[in-house]
Amino acid sequence: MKRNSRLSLALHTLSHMAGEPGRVRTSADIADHAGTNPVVVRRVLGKLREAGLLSSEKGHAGGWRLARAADSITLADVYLALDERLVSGAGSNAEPYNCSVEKGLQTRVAKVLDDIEANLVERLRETTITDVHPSSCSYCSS
Amino acid sequence: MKRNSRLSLALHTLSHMAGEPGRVRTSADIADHAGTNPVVVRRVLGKLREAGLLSSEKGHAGGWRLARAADSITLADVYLALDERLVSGAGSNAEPYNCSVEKGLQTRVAKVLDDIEANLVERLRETTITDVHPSSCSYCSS
DNA sequence: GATAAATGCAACTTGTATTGTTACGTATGC
DNA sequence: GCATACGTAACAATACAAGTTGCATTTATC
Repeated sequence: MKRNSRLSLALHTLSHMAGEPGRVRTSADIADHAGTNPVVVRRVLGKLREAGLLSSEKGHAGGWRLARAADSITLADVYLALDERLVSGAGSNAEPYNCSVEKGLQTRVAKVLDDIEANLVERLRETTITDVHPSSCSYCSS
Repeated sequence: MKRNSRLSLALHTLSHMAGEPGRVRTSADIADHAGTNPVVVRRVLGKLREAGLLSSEKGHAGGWRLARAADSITLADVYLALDERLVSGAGSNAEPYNCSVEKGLQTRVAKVLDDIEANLVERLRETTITDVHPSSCSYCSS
């Protein structure tokens, strides 16, 4: 698996859960399906749980399930839950060059990037998990 | 230096050049000022040259200079020149899960991300190097 | 022409962040 | 009590960007 697959894993799992909201899934099941490791799944889904998108239960019949209706969960919720910061911070790599150009540049560029980031979240907010879940889902109809 | 500092380095250098458009700078000078390596500078600026933003000259009195007016170079030009793809491809980590959910999900999410990416570029296009160059630049007035 | 200074480029090393793995503690239901 | 599942910490493996070195090539100057 390559880099930054957290968003991918999260959306995929949520999409599956949207199909069968009641069903409880173990991190082992999810990991097996996604071709990764249960611990990795728990790490990622743990973030979603902190954000109130999922709930988890320990013990014998434990596992993961949606904590909210799929159509109330937007891509922005997932994005923010994972602490993804695609745009902002892209050019903010500390190490101020200590030159006169730097201050104005940093400020102005940061402003533009923050603005874009906000717009990105706005747009992500327009799409829900239900929206990205295929209507003709054989997994659900089965 | 941390990750993805290419955009930062590119903008910083362009901003400096905007102050003295005629001056030729060597990769050594630029690297020294930016606290990095000449080869790294040539790598990044090479991308900008491919995009027609900078020109470079080999040989004894060679170096780098702006190939276009600073106020005609937008942040989008720089972003695209560097092959940055902040949004699109964020969740596109190959390895199709080979399940029914995947196809629709991939398609729909990709569509949303591509849309956002396009908007990002649109916004970057509204700001030029001149815009981010501080008006009170001691480097220029000296 | 010889020399010095610059880019162009390839190969390698280093550093860092993400992912993958192992191990173990804790909680829960049977 | 035991099996099963999450929670978490510690560590290893991996991927990728940045940094480094070396050398060929180009160009101005002597």
